[in-house]
Amino acid sequence: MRFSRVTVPTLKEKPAEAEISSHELLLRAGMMRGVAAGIYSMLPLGALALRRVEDVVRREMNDAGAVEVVLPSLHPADLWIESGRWNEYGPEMMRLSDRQGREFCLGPTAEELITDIVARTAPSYRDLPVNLYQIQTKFRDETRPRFGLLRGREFRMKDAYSFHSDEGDLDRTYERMRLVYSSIARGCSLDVRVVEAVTGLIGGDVSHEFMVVSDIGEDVLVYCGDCEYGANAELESHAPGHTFGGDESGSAEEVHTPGLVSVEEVASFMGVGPALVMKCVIYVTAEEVVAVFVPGYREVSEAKLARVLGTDEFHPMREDERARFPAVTAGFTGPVGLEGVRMVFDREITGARGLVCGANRPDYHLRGVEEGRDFSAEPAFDVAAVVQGDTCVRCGGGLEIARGIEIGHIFKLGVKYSESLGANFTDRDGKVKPMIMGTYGIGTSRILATVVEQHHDDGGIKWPVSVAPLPVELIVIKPGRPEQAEAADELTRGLAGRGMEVLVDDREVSPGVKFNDADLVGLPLQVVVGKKLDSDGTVDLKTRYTGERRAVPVELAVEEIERALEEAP
RNA sequence: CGGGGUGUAGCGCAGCCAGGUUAGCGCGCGUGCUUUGGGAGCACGAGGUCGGCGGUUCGAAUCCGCCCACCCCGACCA
Repeated sequence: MRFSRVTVPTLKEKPAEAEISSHELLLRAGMMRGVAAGIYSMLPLGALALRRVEDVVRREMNDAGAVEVVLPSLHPADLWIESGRWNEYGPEMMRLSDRQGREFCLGPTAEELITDIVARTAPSYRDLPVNLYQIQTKFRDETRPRFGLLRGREFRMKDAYSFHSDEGDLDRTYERMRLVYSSIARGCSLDVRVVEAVTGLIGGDVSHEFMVVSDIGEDVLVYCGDCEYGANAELESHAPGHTFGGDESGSAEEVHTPGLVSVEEVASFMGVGPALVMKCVIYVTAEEVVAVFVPGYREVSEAKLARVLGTDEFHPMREDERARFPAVTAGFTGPVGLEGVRMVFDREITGARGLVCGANRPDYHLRGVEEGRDFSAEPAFDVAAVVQGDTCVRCGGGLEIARGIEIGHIFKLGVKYSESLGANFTDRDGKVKPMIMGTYGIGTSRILATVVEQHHDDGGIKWPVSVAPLPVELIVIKPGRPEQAEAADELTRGLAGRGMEVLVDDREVSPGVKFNDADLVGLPLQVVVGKKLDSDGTVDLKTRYTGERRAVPVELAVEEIERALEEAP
């Protein structure tokens, strides 16, 4: 592959639209181009890199006994109506209709299609399990596409679906997929953490996400430093601390706290820490007002609250809604004597004494409040977000909090789709039962971006060998000189003979341009054919990852390159 | 959807507030000469619906209105 003949439009300057490294570098290295918000064209080198990632995925899936299929991107509406997700998915789904007015969508995922296919085979327990997967372009009309390939509206994903005759069999495949996903991440040189996750629109009871820890990650995850526990912060459960509350007091007393609303203001006015102040956040749902109480040093977790309330249709009370709910005293709401409002307490409040909270009267707080005496926190829930220093529910170890990029997500679906779509099998006992399903997604274009995010420096990308678009870039300093051109040709042939394809920079530009572009594009190994060829018959060999560079005799170059590639990350 | 920002040559930007000749700069691109191991120099040159539509004005990149696109924060989502 010759640089001069391949479209690799490298950019010297950072494109204005790029905010994070992977976005910037994929654009600057001439690997992709933006087309519209969240939609990208992959140029030759980007397309190769994406293919490498997908090859890793394909190999691992095949090894695990899954079988590849190719499904359409265009799905008829009726399947989605049958499963109930035509409405559930909402504006996130790209919809369109054909010339007859029949409705379709561009598939955001493929449970409906695949379940329908398997259902039509009317299998018996003898035919199960099956595990089918595809690597396809998916469409989700994200409310806010961003970060280049990390959150696009059109993106590449491998999705697999397994069908079982009993739970135990699903469990086995699920475990297998869990291992496969970790191994895919390793194969792409990504450190991944497996965390418990919420199932969202896909449904099911149990799910795990595969997270790459990164500051630019859009998720927050929690994991234990001492045991295997890990969870998305939306689901996380920390051990309740015993740090909330203070000493016993004779009785609660009112304190004048003019204009003091925030926990910090009230705490410092009272001369106490936030561990004594009970925070109250007012939410409004379609039916009611909910006062949520958490310790002053915590935030309400809206994801947890959604599970307590059984709906995610709520929002913090807005200024303009205050008039409708006179019982709520903005900034001074407390649980003592509060009427006409649903109260939700965090479990850390149970048994707490000596608390400071709103007095349900403007400009007044109460102090010395005691749960059980002055108000009841029954029933209490886990509705507070984790904070640094919380301990693990499993082993009591210290919890770590980090941001993460979700590269994969696996679900035990159960019978959600097989029931709604009539995907049944005949069991050993002759009875017809719904198949038990699992679904396993991994974002290949997102992995590509994540790899760049994790493997780069100021000069550009540092592709790990396993997913590099090509293994070697051959820089010919003066392609016009016959000796150099011939040596380059010979090296290219020699490497091709051993299965190593080469990007040859044969452009008539100054050496600095080629060196910089080579670092930017970031192929694992650079071979420089230049003046040393004339002077002492050597070429330079540079490992992009380490920056290490050495001269090797040209006749040994092919073996040396092969060896260096085996050693490179 | 709420808030903020930006649209001027392939890319990065200035000009706009205080309207006024052929709309500039850097990079990139073309030609020629010189250069050639870490983004070369000189000379000449090509390249623009100033996001779109409408308005104000003798005159609009510049002022006003509407629309569109892109980016950021949030809400949302997986």
